[in-house]
Amino acid sequence: MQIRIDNSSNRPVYQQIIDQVKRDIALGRLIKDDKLPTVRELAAQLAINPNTIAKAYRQMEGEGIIVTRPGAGAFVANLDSSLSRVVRKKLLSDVLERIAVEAYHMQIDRQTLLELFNNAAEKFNVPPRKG
Amino acid sequence: MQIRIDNSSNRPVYQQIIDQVKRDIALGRLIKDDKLPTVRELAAQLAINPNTIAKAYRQMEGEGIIVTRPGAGAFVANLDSSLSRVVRKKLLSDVLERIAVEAYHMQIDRQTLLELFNNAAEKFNVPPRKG
DNA sequence: CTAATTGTACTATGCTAACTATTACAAATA
DNA sequence: TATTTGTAATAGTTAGCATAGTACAATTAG
Repeated sequence: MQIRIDNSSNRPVYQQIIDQVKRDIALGRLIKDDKLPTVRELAAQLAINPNTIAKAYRQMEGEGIIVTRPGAGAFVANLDSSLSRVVRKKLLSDVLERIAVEAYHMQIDRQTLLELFNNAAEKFNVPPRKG
Repeated sequence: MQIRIDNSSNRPVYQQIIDQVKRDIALGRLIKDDKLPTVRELAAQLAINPNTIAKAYRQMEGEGIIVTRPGAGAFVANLDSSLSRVVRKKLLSDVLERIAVEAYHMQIDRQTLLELFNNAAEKFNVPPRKG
């Protein structure tokens, strides 16, 4: 579990932590029941306030990404979205449309955009392993 | 030029304005030299502070999306990104990868994601018209 | 030329999110 | 029993967003 914080990024630190945990899970580097670093451990390693780590863990717990138990630690949970499929597709569509607009203004043609999309999709095309 | 502000959104107002102008341009509803509403006009219509509109216009001018002239107004500019092609592709790749991760956690399979992508891409597949 | 319009600049204020610092507590572990 | 762990709560700082008001220079309309 290697996490890096980019202080020059305008993305909040707690969000960067969430991003990277979710990414590692999507990549298959983290699987169900894997233990995450403790709040204090990660706070010391990254030299940031424990509250910031706790905030990230709390939010991931809320999203069902991890399960936490005081005294034990934080662990990767089962893959199980609480949102309806319709809502999930709507959320993704909205972001994809915004990307299409950006691509237009960046003068990236559709074929090139499709290539970039395929590259990204392949990278995370990992079937969920069973713990 | 019809702009709508969603007050329940956590997206900043000035950003929502930028989103919609860029979207209208990408859709071909706004073309080069088209005049945008004046700062005060749009502020009155949306019942928000003129400074917020000015901020949106200033940023779009900085991105080369529009051209402004005091006394005249704000106009749609030529399509011309100041960033190198490599940088533009990198920017898009990063966002696309984040979406791929989200899709994984939302349990949206690759084929479904591809469909959503194609829908979004088609919508903005408009060849730039010449003014 | 004059007056109105337009984008911009500036200062000040209120609000919220993000982060830090510190202390304390309950559950799990050794 | 003592330590470790996630959580909660309070307080303070910083930055971004939005509002309010005033003023200025360039453009436009008369």
